[in-house]
Amino acid sequence: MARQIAERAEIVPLLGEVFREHGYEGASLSVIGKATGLGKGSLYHFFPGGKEEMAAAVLAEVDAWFEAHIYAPLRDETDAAAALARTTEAVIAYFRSGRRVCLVGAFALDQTRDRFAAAIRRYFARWVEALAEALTRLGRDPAAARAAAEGAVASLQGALVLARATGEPALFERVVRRDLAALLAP
Amino acid sequence: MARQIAERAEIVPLLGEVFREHGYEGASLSVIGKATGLGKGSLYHFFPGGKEEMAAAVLAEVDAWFEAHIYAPLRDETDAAAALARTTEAVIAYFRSGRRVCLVGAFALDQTRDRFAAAIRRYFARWVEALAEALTRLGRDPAAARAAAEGAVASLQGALVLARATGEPALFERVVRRDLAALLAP
DNA sequence: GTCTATAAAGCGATAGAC
DNA sequence: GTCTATCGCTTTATAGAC
Repeated sequence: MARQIAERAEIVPLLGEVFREHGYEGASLSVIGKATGLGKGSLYHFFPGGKEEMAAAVLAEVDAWFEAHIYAPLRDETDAAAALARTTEAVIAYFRSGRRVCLVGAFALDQTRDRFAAAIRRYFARWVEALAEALTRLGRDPAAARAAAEGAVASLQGALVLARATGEPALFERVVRRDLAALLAP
Repeated sequence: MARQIAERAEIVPLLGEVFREHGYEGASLSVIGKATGLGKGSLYHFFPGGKEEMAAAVLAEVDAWFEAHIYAPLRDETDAAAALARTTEAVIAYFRSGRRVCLVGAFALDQTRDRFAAAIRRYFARWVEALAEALTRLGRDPAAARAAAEGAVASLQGALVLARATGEPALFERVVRRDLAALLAP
């Protein structure tokens, strides 16, 4: 009986969960093998660059997801308030209401940051920019919009940390919804 | 020529920096040895429980520092507004204006959390409680105070993540000072 | 495409000399 | 108290059979 998984694209989401749960250092090939159901031979077949290429693939997928579901709507939609509300719900769903950790944030904290510095910087820079753009269209002056945007992204990231630290996922949704309300009615 | 360091208390802060920079998994004994200038023999002399005991000692020191310099003033000082302002400055200094990462937050994100669950939970719970207590003394009703407190701690934690991710430490101080202003004048 | 076997290096931890 | 040597295990990565 052969393996079911035959495509790189099917493996990447599984890798994402492993890196989220264990961090880059903690995600050993044996853990990855268990989570994907693949042996080392198969893993190196799909990712000749090993663990680093696996993590890079996950980061690329995360980037594409946020571009499509968060950044683009925030930047481009005519109704900025609606885009803000809708992308907030999408983010809450993405992070499983606080039960899922932010891979990029986790990578940023330790030395893993140096390995993927460009992707990590880009992730947060674009998030803040897209949010600031939407707030500007809502009528805030650009400087205030940028400040509010970086505050909101920081708050969301920290809420993920606290939610996981205290074992209280609901904290995440609570904080993020409060932030959204403050952004819409300043 | 003998080693200069002869006390456990002198080693713990060095261990703290290593765990902050590399995370628990990434902080190998060889890295720890280099940072402390001690061989494995000496390290196991001071910490018979190995790496886990080292990290536990660091967490205990962090807890003691926050209790003395943050939680106690927030809970006990008569002038709650002054305590809030003063502990905020202390926190900014503690995190080196955004150049230092929160060890407890970093531990919380990956599987390391399970190893030190009680200490991690306690750290954030007491921080939020102490902050809520001060805000209550400022006249906020208890529920609003608690909500504002958990929001402020989350915001601070996320600001540390963003500051490190973007390589812009100043972001941390900016966000934290803005939060303080919002807490004092709601 | 997937597996097992294997290599080389690094890991946490221990023992024992000094 | 500090060191070096070493153990047993796990790590990433490769090779080669199927």
